[in-house]
Amino acid sequence: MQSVAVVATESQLGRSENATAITRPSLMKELARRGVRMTAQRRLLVGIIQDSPRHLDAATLLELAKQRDPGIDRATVYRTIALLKERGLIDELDLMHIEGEKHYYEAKTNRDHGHMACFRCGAIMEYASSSFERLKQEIAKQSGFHIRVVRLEVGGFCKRCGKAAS
Amino acid sequence: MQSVAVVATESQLGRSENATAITRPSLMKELARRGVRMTAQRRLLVGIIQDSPRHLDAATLLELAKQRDPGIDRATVYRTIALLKERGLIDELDLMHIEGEKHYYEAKTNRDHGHMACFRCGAIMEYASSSFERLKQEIAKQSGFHIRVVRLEVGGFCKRCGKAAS
DNA sequence: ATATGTGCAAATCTTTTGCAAATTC
DNA sequence: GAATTTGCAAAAGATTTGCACATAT
Repeated sequence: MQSVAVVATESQLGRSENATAITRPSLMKELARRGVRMTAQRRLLVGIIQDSPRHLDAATLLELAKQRDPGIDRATVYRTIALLKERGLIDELDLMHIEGEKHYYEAKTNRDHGHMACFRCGAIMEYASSSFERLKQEIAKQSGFHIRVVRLEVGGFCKRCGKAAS
Repeated sequence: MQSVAVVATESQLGRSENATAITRPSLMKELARRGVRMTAQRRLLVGIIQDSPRHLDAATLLELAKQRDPGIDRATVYRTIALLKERGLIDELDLMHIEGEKHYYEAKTNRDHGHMACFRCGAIMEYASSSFERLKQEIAKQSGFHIRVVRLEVGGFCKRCGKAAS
């Protein structure tokens, strides 16, 4: 196993050891490049998503947005999420539904990565590695599938909580 | 890339070529072994899940169950799904939300596998391979995470529909 | 006999939609 | 100024819950 991996907790994003760090290219620039009409609301929401150290669900995003624009509406949040998802600028996660049926969002990163969610303490870790990249290539090659989005989610127990698990 | 993979469409489950086929051990036996109280409703629902060639969502499962027991209730379906999920006897999938926000369920298989969902024709394919197994081991080893469940979902375009995609 | 599971109906939670007014280019 | 986006309010879709009755062991 000579593969190099990046493991990061939510608060350590980008400050990882071994390999290429996981980074999040500017959503704003990407939207501009594509000539997407920008409103005050979109700028606000996109900014929050871009800067958030945590993965946000729609309700939390709305909450945070309201702190700066109390008038902003749920519908706008959902419509903006839909816009970003359609354009492939954000990824959607369930984080193993560790807390309700929400969906979580994060700005698309420079490299695909999986998420590990600890059932006990709720910690979320990201995992990127060359093995993951190879698996994707293998899938594409062997099945002739043209991959657009990949979601890898792992549920279990983190190192610290792992005493109890298998 | 010397890895051997199993690729199967929904209707071909288990009839795959290269490697160890994907099989679904008996849920009923597993429940008996664990001393789970069995009711007529549970037997019915578990039987349907076990035998279904497709991945079922709660509404469809209810629909199918009603054909044999018109009195069966939604709540029972959800409670049974919760039971099976808690015990780790079924896996939950989103299939890239290719059709609404439903969750889909399938009896736990002998080997973990990912799902590819075609955005155009809606085909669902399963993918198991030794690379996938290796990736899991690598994740566990490098991060000290104790894996309980893994979900790999891929969205894109299948071979036939792939003309349009990247 | 007792604990457990079920059906029913209402509640909850998340996401979507129609429409008139506001905003962007 | 024309096309697009927003807020509002209501609707829709998925899942959960309290409770009285039924069932499994």
